[in-house]
Amino acid sequence: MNVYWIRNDLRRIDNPALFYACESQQGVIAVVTLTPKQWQMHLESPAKMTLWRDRLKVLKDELLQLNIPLRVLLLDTFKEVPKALQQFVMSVGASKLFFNYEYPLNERQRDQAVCHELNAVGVECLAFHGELIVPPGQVLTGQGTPFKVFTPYSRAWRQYLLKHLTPALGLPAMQPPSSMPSDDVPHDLGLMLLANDERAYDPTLWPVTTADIHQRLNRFIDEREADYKALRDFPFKDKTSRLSPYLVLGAVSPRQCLAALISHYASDAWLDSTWLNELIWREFYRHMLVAFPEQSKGYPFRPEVEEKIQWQFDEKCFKAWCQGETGYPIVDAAMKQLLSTGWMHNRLRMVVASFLTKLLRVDWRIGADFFMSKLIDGDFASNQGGWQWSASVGADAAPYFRIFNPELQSEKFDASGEFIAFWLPELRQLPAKQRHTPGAGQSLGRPAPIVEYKKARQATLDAYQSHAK
DNA sequence: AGCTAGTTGGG
DNA sequence: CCAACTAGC
Repeated sequence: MNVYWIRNDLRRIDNPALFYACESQQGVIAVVTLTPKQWQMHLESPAKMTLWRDRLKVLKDELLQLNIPLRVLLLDTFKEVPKALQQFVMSVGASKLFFNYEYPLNERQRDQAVCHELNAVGVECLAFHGELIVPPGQVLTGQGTPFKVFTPYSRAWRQYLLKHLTPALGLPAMQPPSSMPSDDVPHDLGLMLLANDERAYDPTLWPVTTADIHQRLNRFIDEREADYKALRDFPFKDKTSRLSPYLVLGAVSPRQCLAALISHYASDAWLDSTWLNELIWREFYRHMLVAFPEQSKGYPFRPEVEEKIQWQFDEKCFKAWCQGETGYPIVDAAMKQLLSTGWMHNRLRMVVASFLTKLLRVDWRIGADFFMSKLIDGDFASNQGGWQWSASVGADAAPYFRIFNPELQSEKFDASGEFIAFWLPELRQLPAKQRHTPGAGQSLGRPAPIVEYKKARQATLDAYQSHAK
């Protein structure tokens, strides 16, 4: 008997831990550990947690079709997981525990403690790299050190992939019939904050069935990937894949994404895909997290850049940013999209992050925390990486003098003003060209700008420059 | 994965 | 007046 420990890998296809747990066909039990207090400490958003819950329910049914029952252990934090899993594995008389790696530090320490605890009672732990295409530590410079710059990393990543391309795993083997009953997935996941949240996301935007998710991937590849490079930056065109929440939950694997991409191209042209580059960014940030674990403790990749910066914190300004009331229409529209849907277009994530870190000069960690608490696709590695990039303190980050001008970004990427008008309907009655102006629509109830761009930009250049030399 | 200010050259 | 280009932040 084997135990498969479910975490952020809510899929049957191309799930190595599940696949290999099922291989011997001696019977598998799936177990999930609910750690609501830990999730709260990690600022997991209600949208993401309820999506995870609903997807877990789907997986439960799919596992039952393979004669794999699901058991639920309701705990508080990661701390209780090792003992609880030890007890559980012993109570069902299993000899092996299978799981897919997670890379943030807390998760890795939890997993080490679990293996330690289980090995002590003679249970073997088998872990797999199911949420990466290339396992961490495999893409290295000629000196054998981790890359710190994305472009050479991505070249080496592609080279590695060409030599080590492994196909996605299929459906796991059917298990012998089991008499063990499945547990119900608690609707509130033990999270008091979810008690009133039937669903903290819009199910029409984020379906959870496997067929719907696969269709989203395949339709993106068939209909949109070719234009991704040209059109992805325009928020109102909605030409991105919208797969991020599913990658975060593990409802789809990056290798499945890659397989779909490759099969769509007749030649090696897929290697130059801009969308593939985005998947490689995802791998880059995970690999960085493993190579430099201090990042999990809130340290930036380049602390020396940050050392002398005086972060500002003006409660009113920060609140205005959080609520989409900065007076900069594109920033406010983006934040309204986040608050309303749990998702924000990537171009706009850069715009609002630049606004917070470079114009309000607020500590990037505060922005990262706010994003995690709202995003349906909140992902520790990518979120830390992205915010460090914006604040110019990350690996291969934007140079300190790269500061987005919200008005210009707005004119470039929402030229028709439709995105702004959708999320700030007051501004619809203004001609498109006037919707980008800071302070637009003050007579229609929109706020005055909370900062003056030119001044704030200069102040930030001074602050970063004071120690750049 | 930017922006600004300054220059040049054409209308 | 503008577009195109560039250095430097």
